[in-house]
Parts: sequence; C-alpha cells; structure tokens
Amino acid sequence: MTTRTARPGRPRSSSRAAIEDAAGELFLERGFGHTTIEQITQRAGVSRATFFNYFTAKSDVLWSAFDDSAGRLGDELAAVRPDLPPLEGVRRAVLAVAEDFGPERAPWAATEAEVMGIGEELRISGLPRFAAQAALLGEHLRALLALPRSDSRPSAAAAAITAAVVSAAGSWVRAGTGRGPLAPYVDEVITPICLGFADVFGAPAEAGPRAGPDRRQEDGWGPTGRGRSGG
Amino acid sequence: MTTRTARPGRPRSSSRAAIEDAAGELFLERGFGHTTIEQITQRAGVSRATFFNYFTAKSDVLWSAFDDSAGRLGDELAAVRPDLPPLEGVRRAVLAVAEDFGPERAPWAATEAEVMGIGEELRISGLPRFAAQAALLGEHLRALLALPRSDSRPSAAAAAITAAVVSAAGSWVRAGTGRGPLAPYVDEVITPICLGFADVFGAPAEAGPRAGPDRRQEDGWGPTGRGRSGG
DNA sequence: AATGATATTAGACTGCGTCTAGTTAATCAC
DNA sequence: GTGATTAACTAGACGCAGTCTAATATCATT
Repeated sequence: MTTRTARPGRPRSSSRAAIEDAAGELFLERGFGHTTIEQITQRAGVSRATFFNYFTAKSDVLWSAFDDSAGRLGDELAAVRPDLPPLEGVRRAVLAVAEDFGPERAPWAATEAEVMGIGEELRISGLPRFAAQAALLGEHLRALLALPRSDSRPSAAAAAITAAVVSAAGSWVRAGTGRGPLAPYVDEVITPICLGFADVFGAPAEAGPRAGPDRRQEDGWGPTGRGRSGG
Repeated sequence: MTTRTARPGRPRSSSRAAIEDAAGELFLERGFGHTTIEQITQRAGVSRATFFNYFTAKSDVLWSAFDDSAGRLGDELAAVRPDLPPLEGVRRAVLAVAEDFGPERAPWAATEAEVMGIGEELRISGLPRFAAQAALLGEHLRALLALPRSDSRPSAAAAAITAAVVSAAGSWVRAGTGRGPLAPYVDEVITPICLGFADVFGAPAEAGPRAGPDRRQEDGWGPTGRGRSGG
C-alpha cells in the first residue's frame, strides 16, 4: 500500500520534496533568516503559493521529518501493556520512540542549526509540537489514573517528562558525531521523574493542592526559606 | 527610589503605561489577533514607532508584568543557603518566587486569555521566557554540582522543573476565582521531580549516558528504586 | 544660549501569511 | 471519445508585523 489507491483530481507532483531540498540548500548557503520563501520556491521550480499548500510557515520545513512521524507516541501509548503502572507505561512508550534514533539519525535541522543561523526559530517553532506531545501524555496519564481534569498533576508530570526529553535530545544532538543512540540520554533523565511521580500517584491522590503543602516535613535541612532574604 | 535620579535627555513620558492600557482594552474588545499595533498606538496617543521603543513584539505586551519581575528567580537562587542540597535550594528558590502570587495576583493576560482569543500566541511568546528561566536553573545546578557542560542532566532537570511550574501555574489560573495561592500548586509538582533527581545527583554521577541504560531491571514491577521518599 | 543625550515621530521597506479566483491535470461516468 | 468532478497548482493582491533611517522634540548640563 505504498501507493494509495488513485484518487480523482490532479495528482501531487514531487513539489514537497523539491521544496524541502531547495530550502535545505538555501538555509545552508545563506542561513534561515536570510532565505525568503520566494527564493525557496524559485529554486524548487514551483510558485510561492504552492509552498503554503505543503507548509503553513517557513519554519515548518525544519520540522517536516518530525511532523511525519508525529503520532508515533500516541501509537506507542495505545500499545502499552495495560498492567503496567501508568508512569512506567509512559516511560516505555517514550523510550520506544527514542529507540528509533540511532547515532546517525539526528535530525538534519538540529545538527545544522548553528550553520543555518536558526536557534531561536527552531526552538520556538518546536514548542507547539512539544506541547501537543505533552498534552497527549497528560491525557493518557489522567485517563489511566481516573483523575478529574482539574487535577494539575498529570499534565505537570507530562510537561516535565516532555521537557526532559527535549532537553536530552538537545544534549544528544550537541554531543556531535560519536554520540551513541538517543535512548540512553532520554532514559537517564525521565526515569527519575517517573519514579518521583510514581510515589505521588501511588498515594491516595486527594482533591487538589489546596489541601496544603504540609505533607512534607518543613525541616530536615534547617529553617525554611522564610527568613532567607533577611538572613 | 521610585523616580531614579534624572538622566540627561528627554524623559520618558507615560507612553509605556498608555500603550499597555490601550492594548488591554483593545484585546478585550476585539481580541488579540484582530487588534493591530496601529490601533493600539492610536488609542494610546503615540506613534506606531513608539510602540517598538517599549516592546519588541505585539505579544510582549502580554508578558510585561512577567518581564518586570524576571530576574527574581536569579536573585532567589543567589540567596540560597549554600549548605542545602542543590535541588532543595532550587526548590526553595522557585517556591519563594511562587509565594508572591496570592489568589488575586493571577496575571491579567492569563485569566483573560480565552476572551482575548490568545492561547497559542500567549504560549508561544512565553516559551523563550521560560527557556531563559530554565537555563538559569540549569546553570545554577551544574555549577553547584561541579559537573561539565556536557552533562545533560542538570539542564534536563531544570527543564523538567520549569515545565512543571508552568503547567502548575496554568492549572492555578484555570482554577478560577477561589483558587488559593500559587505556591501549593507548584510545590506539589516540583517536589517529586526534585526528589527524583536528588537520587541521581547523589549517586557518583558517571561520565555520560553512554554507559548504557542497563542499571535498571527491565521487569518486575513492585520494587523499583523506592526507599528515597519513605517517611 | 549652546551642547549632548534621549524620547518620539514620520515614513518607507521587506517579507510572512492569508485570501480569492482562476488554471491545469488527473479520474470517473457515459 | 465528451463532460463532470475533484484536487494540485498558479497568479496576484492584501494586511500587518517588525526593521530601519533620518529627522525632530524635550530634557539636563554647561
């Protein structure tokens, strides 16, 4: 089923690939910020309007590969063994996705980020994507734990895990050639988070945080931070 | 020291406040996306160019209060008692900042986000700010732990904590009137993370993740690494 | 009054992203 | 074949954000 059954209407030519290739070349040549969409489409041999048939923004080209395999996490979450503790299931699903990234599969845009003069752009345009993944994780957790939507902990745990994964992926990319596979980087930083929250969700899980933070002993390291600035 | 000692040159008029007020009104009236900078500056009685003397982007108006008190976290981190474990120091610094937010101090732009038709804009424009805070936290941790910059764990821990704080703040805002103070929301979600990473950093802290993930047994689900938070 | 520093302004300009209308290339029904 | 339908592609205009340059206004200092 590589070629899906022929639909009516004019078939897509290879415009998307042509745009990606042209954009990649130009980003390397003159940098992301100094490349206009018109230049990209000219080199690709298509019209400017066609660009927006395939991408909603210039920065989307950087995330094309990511977007192609988005939904992967959702599949893994759905396939998780139901007898696992929720956070362990999340951990395994995340690691399963990370397993796909060997030493040489570091995303193109990330490794060349400095050359292309991206950085801010790449991060900013990535955020909505990561937020979507975090929302997926959070809803998965919340549903498994049968918690109300008002409980802030599932989404916070999901946000923390997602942020740690992104941070680890950044370190992995920056490790340059010689970096090993991605999964150990990810495992190293999400495991403590999952363990920490496993305790939280193992507990009875009261209504909300309004109960107060006093379930934690205030001492053990000395006086609380109250007089911190004064002393 | 409300009025700092007079500098040479033309003094600032109240343009900034006027712009903020006008923008707030217009965002409520017609929504963020349907308000142009020109409309804002017209209502404020200043020129369009003046807007960019005070804000670098339209969305910056939403974060004006945040930006005013940015740097607060850095102060708290610097004031942390040096004998505390690094992650406990981070936790207290974050909570110290959160303590400033009582039930009624929910940021304006956040509470009215839906009315204003923001949402994506607010989140996206917030990300660079949160990233800056996370970088602060990460560097603080890394320095205290005397780890090399190649170690991915401090920045990952910082990213996770920051993301959890942001998520908790979102829940706090969405809790509407009747929400208590912010600090318990934050405490609830950063404490497990800090505890989880305290174990990691308490350990010898090998070179990198390349050592492999095999320090964790693959199956058998009751007894993972508890023992930390017990009592 | 002259100077220097800074706030404010006017106006042009690039380029992103949106939109509308129209054209071209395919499949399907007959 | 012809015509209808559907979708990829194109052409061109538009609004607006954000940048830039140069000029002007208003203050303190001398």
